[in-house]
Amino acid sequence: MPSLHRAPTKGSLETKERIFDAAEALFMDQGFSTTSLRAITAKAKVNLAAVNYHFGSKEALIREVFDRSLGPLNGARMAQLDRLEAAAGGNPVAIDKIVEALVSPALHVSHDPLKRGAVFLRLLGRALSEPAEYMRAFLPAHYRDVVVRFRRALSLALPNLSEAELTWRLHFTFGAMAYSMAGTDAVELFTTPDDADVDDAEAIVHRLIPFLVAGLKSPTPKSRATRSVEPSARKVA
Amino acid sequence: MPSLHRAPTKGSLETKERIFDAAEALFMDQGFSTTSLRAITAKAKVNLAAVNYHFGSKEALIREVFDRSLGPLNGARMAQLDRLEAAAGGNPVAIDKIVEALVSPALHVSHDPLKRGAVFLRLLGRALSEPAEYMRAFLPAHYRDVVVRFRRALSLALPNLSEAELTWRLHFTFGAMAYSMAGTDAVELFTTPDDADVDDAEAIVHRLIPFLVAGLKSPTPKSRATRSVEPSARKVA
DNA sequence: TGTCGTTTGAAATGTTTGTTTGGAACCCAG
DNA sequence: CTGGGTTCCAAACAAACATTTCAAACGACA
Repeated sequence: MPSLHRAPTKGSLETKERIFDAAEALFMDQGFSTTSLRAITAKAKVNLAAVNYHFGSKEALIREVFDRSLGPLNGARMAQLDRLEAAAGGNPVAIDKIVEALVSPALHVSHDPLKRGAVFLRLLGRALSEPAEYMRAFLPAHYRDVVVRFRRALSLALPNLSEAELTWRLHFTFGAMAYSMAGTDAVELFTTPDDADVDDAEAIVHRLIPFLVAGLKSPTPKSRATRSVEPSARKVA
Repeated sequence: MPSLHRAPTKGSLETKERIFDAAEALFMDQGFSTTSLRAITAKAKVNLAAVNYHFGSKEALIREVFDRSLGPLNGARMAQLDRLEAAAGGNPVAIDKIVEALVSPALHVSHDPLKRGAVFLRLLGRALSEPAEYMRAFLPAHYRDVVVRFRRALSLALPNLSEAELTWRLHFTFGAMAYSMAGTDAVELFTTPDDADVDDAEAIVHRLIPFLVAGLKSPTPKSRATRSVEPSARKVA
């Protein structure tokens, strides 16, 4: 096992770091379960056993990679919301500012502002559809606080929205956000010959925010008599 | 190989159908690459070799399962849009009707109206994050026509929206839609003790449509001088 | 310099994957 | 009843997988 009282001596830090970077890259465009340790160690140019030595297991490696990415992201989100609430005194924060605090940090996470945020959220998209138990387990742990904080802020800014209504709109918001940044693959479906800036993170943000704000502020649908309209026999074939 | 000129004799149809159903169910909450043929045949209570006998390979099975689900869904979408356009004569169709034609069929696909549409779209979400080559290949084949048709309808209904702007809003729309129906796992993040109707497809539709319509109709963001505002040094930590 | 804890390397472990095989069981026409 | 086509089953296959083992190599400290 690695020592706890002594700093590593040789290139061990480089090795662990190389594993980390290679794993991160491969997880992003191959998924977690699908990426083999052999692929990781080959890309990192280290021995196969190095992963189990430095991280203990593949699962632990996944967890660490994921934590390191998600921690700073949600930290930035909350910090930005903190600033907004402090500036607003006790008053509700403007909705577009709240949404911006939620969306924009996702694109500035990690080192390079371009291409990185977009490519990282693919990681999150994959995490949501991973079969593994541990995946669905520690994802809520990271998001619980963020959701609570932003829900409260939006609830204040949109006082005439029921709690249930807000829940759904939050869900739609996260959906559009995750998908639009994660789906580098899927965008191709919608592209026409003209448009170009698929990778321009800044452009995405400034188009996504108005879309979401409008959705959040939209008038609540007429309550449909609290759902009594019979089980609604399917209308389409 | 199976005969082409003669109907199967014994329980072969039942077998193939059982494999089909088991595979569909398992793919939905485990993903494609992650679901083993052994798991499928065990659930279907058939022999392991039956898959390769009836379908040829695992890949072929995946393709067939996927096709059978996606075909009717997109067929229903286009049929509903057809009806709307016919009723409107040459005039633009109302936006909320267009969105409804896009969203609501997803919840009525296949046999049981409840729970099925939601659980199916998880399939699509997974397909988008599958590493396998063939997965990303035949997905656009199914969606190309749908996207073209709905894009044109929306373009007519929203004449003062640029093509690029429309592309992005379509993307956001599909994102919110896919995520909100696929994310049975992720919804738990946003739920508060009160709300209940997570599985009520009809309720989702009537909350999602106004959200999307508002987003689509939202005023275009001020053009930011065709993006000249310097590379925008990241604002958040 | 010699020793000890730390890190690496190559090989082997046992499990799980998709696919193939050869024979038994079955149905229906001749 | 017999033969040919069809379906099923138990077993085996090779390949890929995560993980373990053990000896060699290394750096720091006495």
